[in-house]
Amino acid sequence: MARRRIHRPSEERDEGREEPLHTPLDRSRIVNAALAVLQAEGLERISMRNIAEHLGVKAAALYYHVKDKEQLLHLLAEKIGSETELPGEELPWRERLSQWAFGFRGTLHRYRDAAAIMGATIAAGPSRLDHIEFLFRTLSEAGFRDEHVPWLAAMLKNYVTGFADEEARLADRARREETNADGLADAYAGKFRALAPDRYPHMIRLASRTTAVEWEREFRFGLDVLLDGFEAKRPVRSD
Amino acid sequence: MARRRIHRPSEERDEGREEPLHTPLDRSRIVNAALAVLQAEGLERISMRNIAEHLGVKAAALYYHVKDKEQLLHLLAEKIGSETELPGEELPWRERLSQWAFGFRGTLHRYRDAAAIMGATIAAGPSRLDHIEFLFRTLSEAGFRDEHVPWLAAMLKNYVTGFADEEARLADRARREETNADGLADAYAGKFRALAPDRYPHMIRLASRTTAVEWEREFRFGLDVLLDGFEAKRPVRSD
DNA sequence: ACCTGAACACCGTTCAAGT
DNA sequence: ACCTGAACACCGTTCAAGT
Repeated sequence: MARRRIHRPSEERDEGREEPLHTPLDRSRIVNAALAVLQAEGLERISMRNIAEHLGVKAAALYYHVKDKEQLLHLLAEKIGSETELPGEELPWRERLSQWAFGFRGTLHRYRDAAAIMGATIAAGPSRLDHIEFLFRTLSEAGFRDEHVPWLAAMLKNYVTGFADEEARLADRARREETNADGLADAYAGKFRALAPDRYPHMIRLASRTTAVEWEREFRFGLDVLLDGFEAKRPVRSD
Repeated sequence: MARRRIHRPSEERDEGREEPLHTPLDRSRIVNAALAVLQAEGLERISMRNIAEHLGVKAAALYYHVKDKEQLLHLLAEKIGSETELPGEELPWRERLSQWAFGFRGTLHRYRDAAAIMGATIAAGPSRLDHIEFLFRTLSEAGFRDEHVPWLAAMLKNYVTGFADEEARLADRARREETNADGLADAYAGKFRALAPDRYPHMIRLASRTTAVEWEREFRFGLDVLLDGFEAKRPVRSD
């Protein structure tokens, strides 16, 4: 049946020249393959079998390098998280948090379904801990009470991932229904307007605004709302 | 092998007396069974095969009543969403939104992993649309600009589901590791304190506050922060 | 040390066939 | 009309066995 694979030192095929020749498996190669699968096929196609196939290996082989799928997802999240640059220390706290939010959202945007992966795993690796430390430090130095710092940090983090998650879901939907964002918006607007006018008057009135996709403006607005709320909880300081 | 099932009008077993006798399958029975599985075994155990088994039926039978698993999840979300009572019209807007948030969180708390299901499906059924209409109406009557109403509504909804989702994840973790919330908190606090002190000083200092689970106070605080932020965007009005 | 073969216990979904 | 049997194309994971 399946031809026996020879452990040859000679080359075999020239396609797929990005990997040296037959690099032996290791964690980072697996994570990279998983990342490639994520980008090309989406989260639900991330399976041990599929990743293994991309590496020219059987699924069982992965278990020699990785404990289980959950650990692999954590490694993935850690790798993704490592690609956000943290803002410098010189800016005022609001600017710093704002820049962090935009930067983190940008990172989540670079990989398909990245927000879902972040949401499904908890921060444990160094890069994700760096993010938390950054938020804690910034909030502490801004003068917020110790008690409030972890809560505020969680709010900001959840705002960004929640927002990016919604963006990703819409993008997925558009892919599946083979249309673009505007096409989806039109479809929704149609549905909204077809609702019972006596039961959903405000939804109907606001239909076009609900379905229009102005992600940039909406994200900025929400961030502003959030940081205004932060500001209100900030004890008055001399500096 | 399997004994042929006779379509008998007579009774057969008295156990499971909650269902009349051999009620024929229909959508609502399927949804109820799914809800029971959700409660007892959690989201990852919601499978067509498992639900079918709980109904004494083969998985393929479900497809006569339901298009696919996604539709079933939407029906589930709709049913769960229908169990939140919307606050009355007489209260000031901040109170109304606050009550809605607490009520919705309470509903999400009643079913295991409910927040994840809400997050994975989009609102389409009447009960979930009622929630949106409620939020739109409340915000509109409070005087917020039309443009901002859908954005603010999404923020509040995402805050609540995000929060409930985190609560559920912690509860799940505690279940898997066979401990309670305090046990988990202690475990985390230990890990945090073991971090490199020069890299994560604030995380270490705030370790106990990060891991302590004061859900009620945290939820109320975050809600307050959010509504303060809303307030700041509210045009000044005479009334 | 590193990987495969084969198995186990699962999935969602379709469809001809039975009653 | 309503359900089953059987199949298809998948999953994650384990483990003895091969090199």
